[in-house]
Amino acid sequence: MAVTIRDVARACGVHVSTVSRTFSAPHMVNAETRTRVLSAAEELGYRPNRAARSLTTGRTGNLGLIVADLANPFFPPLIKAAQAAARARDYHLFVADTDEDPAKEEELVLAFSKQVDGVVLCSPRASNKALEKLVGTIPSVLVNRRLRGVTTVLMDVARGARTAMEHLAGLGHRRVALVAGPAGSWTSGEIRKAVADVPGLDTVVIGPNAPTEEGGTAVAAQVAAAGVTGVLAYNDLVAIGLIEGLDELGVSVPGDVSVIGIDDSITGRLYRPKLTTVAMPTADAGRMAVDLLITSMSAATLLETHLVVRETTAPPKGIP
Amino acid sequence: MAVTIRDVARACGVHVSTVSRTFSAPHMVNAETRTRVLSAAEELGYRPNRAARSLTTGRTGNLGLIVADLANPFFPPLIKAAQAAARARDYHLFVADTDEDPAKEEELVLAFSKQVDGVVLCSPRASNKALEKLVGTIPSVLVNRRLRGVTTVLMDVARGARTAMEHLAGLGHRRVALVAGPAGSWTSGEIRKAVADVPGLDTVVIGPNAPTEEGGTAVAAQVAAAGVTGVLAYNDLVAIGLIEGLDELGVSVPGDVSVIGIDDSITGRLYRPKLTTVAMPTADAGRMAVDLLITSMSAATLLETHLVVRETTAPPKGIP
DNA sequence: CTGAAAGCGCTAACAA
DNA sequence: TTGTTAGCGCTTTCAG
Repeated sequence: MAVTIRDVARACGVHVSTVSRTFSAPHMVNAETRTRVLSAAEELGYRPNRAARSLTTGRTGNLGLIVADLANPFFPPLIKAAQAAARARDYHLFVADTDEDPAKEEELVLAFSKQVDGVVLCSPRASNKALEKLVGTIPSVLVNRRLRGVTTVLMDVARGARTAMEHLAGLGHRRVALVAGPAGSWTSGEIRKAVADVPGLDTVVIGPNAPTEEGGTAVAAQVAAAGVTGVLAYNDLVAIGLIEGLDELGVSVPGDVSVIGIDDSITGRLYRPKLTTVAMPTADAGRMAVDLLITSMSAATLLETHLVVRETTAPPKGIP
Repeated sequence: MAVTIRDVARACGVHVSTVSRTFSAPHMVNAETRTRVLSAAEELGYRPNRAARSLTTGRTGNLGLIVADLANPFFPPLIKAAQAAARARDYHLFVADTDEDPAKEEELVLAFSKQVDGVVLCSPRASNKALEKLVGTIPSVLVNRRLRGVTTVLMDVARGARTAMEHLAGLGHRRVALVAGPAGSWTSGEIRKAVADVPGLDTVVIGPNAPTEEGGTAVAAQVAAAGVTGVLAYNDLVAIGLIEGLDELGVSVPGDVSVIGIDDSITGRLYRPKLTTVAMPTADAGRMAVDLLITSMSAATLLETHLVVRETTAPPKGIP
């Protein structure tokens, strides 16, 4: 059995409450006693049991962060920023991955419940109803998902998507495709709405699709057959998968068709040709989500996005 | 306050222990009583408090996984496999990131302590002494790090690195470089030793370096000046950073110099030219680490690696 | 400033 | 099969 507060108390002839106080309210204990307790604790290798502490205080000092897919390069910067923000306020952040499965989402929130003081749900896929139930059980903030009465950090992907389409239009494209994301995704919905009526652009929607490289590759033929010269993809991964698929079909990017991703992930930045993409403020979102959670502030924040033009977009063929 | 076992007990006129049993040992309670308890619990929205439970049982049902850098594409497949393995045995896995900082490593283990039943430490950077202290406080398994008496999952990177160098030699290269990884890394040490004496190859070691894209870019000039025609990099990220840096310098890959990465990460797979690399059994490692942790088996496992030849390696210039 | 005592939510003997 | 009774390790009144 590990060494407990009682062992320390015994070791320096003092009562447990005094030991407890030396750790949770040091100023309330005599300086000399404090050093004695501290050194005894040190010597015995005493570590406060946070689970036990949380039982009385109701606080755990932990936060949870739930993402759909750790392997999606969109998330790591968000997670790292969230982690830094949590640390800065003396919290620990535990991360879990739902594998894009709404059921696991629920399960994980339940698992976190009582072991964390709050949870950040990133791009949750659950239905509104299920989500409502979840956020009722524990302080939560949502990232890229809107829900009545729940603190939210949103990225202005609508504007970014629109700018991306306008970029295409400006290049001379007339008929373009939107390769949409998964059905439950707020982001995908926003994008759809935002690009529905860009002046001068005829937009065909393809999807829903998995938010992965495979999702993009899978629709390459469909895109090639759609008679479009430009594409906005749900995210960088989908864009890259699409480019790979197009390549197999002998369609070159940006020679034959221009492709724009969304996220500005490291993967897109390193890809060749370097991916034109909509930069998402992921780090800001991670930081803000944690800050809002800790300060229990209720707010709806909209973070800006911007277009990063790189090498996968060009004027349509035939237009110099 | 949340609804407790006591509320449920009161609600259906039964004692707390009965409610407790309904959840932890359902077969020990009358079928009819059980349904009554269950429906009352459901209705009240009762959720067992796992922290409280762990206080008496000594078990939490959670595992911790600590990685150096979530943003390194090496880790996500490992994490996902670990997560799946944990789920399969009815555990939850919480992930944390140390930002390559040994001090945070220690802090995180302590934070996990008592909130998880064991932890998987992936490529820890701590000193042997610090690590020894850590693994003493909680059941642990190490991935890619060797420590006397501690359960370990290792990847045979030595063999992979050697094969990579032999591939270079076979292509006709004579003078090559190893762009090494960080100082505290077991993997980097293994690689260094493994490539020290490949027949027919003259190897210059450059490093230690950060295990990131920047780490690779930073030594591009040095590599270009080293008079080598082939390079083995510490990982895919370093390889890619190096290629980018070389490119800036007007050195083409694989035209002027061949580059091999290690990991076989998605990033390398998607890069152009497609990266020749040493595939690491990351998913296997994640799965095994969790299984070993749960079964409390003590073992040292060595997982195989293999070379994946793609497009960044070619014979040295002048050799057809 | 420190000790005594109650209790956080739950489980685990032990009885009944 | 169910109730009773102790705690798990810690914090937090309340006295002293």
